[in-house]
Amino acid sequence: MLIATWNVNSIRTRLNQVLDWLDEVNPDLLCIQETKVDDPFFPAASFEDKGYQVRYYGQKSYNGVAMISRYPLKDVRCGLLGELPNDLDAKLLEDQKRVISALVNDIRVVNLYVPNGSSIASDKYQYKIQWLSCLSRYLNSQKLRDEPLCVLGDFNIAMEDRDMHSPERLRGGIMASELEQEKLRSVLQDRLHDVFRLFEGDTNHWSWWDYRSGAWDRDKGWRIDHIYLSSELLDQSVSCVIDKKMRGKTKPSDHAPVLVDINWPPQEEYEDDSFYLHH
DNA sequence: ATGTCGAAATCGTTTCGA
Repeated sequence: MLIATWNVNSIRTRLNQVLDWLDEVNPDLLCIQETKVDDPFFPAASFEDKGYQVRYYGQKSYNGVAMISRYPLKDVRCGLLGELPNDLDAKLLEDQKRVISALVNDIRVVNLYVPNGSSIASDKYQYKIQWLSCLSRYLNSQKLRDEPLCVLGDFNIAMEDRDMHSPERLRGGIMASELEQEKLRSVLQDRLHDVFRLFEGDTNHWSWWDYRSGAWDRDKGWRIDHIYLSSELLDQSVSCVIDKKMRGKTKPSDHAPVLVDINWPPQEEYEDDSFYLHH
């Protein structure tokens, strides 16, 4: 099963690029962020015409998430449901459309657009921190606890020095502060694992390059788009790659897609060496 | 050098968010 995440930075602006990419890669599930479109205007038919199911949770101008799937999208949930911390009211939380989740091929997939936070001194940073607390409670809620779990999206957080281009300069700033990293670790606990790091230990693998400052041309990027898997899915993972070439297209999103291939449901052949010898 | 995008409103230029 091939699962992808991609912050497309406006689905209407990026529509043809996304459709071409689906034809090329043929993922079973594509989770997108920053759709920037109200639900009535989401270009669903373009995906349905290709045989995909689509569910979306969006708003105009900002935020917005969607799931595009070859499998039925079951038990779809929008927003951060469940128990909320005392210091953040539900309306503030649900004003920003950042979460959509579904049961896909018996995997609970949670598609996230984590707040950027702007800068450490900003009120938006406080919102980001509180939002991550809400996410912890959401993922700990009983209903999501017993299913194979895939939490993916644009996290707007680099977890380690090797996930940013100039750690000595960027460490401690927005997307790289101790508190953000600690909050995300607390979301993940021992249950969720960054599948990209199962296959690649080196730095210089980025998923986001700022439009500004010639970041792409100078390869000054960050790895802030992540795919986290529970252990039964991690054990069956075959590969995880960043499709960097999409950032080099004309009029690109500032993010590249990230893909994971999982042997799911598990099949013996994948683990049997003789399978490869004879095929 | 907060250097570029995308979207919306204040509309054909400025603002906000990232």
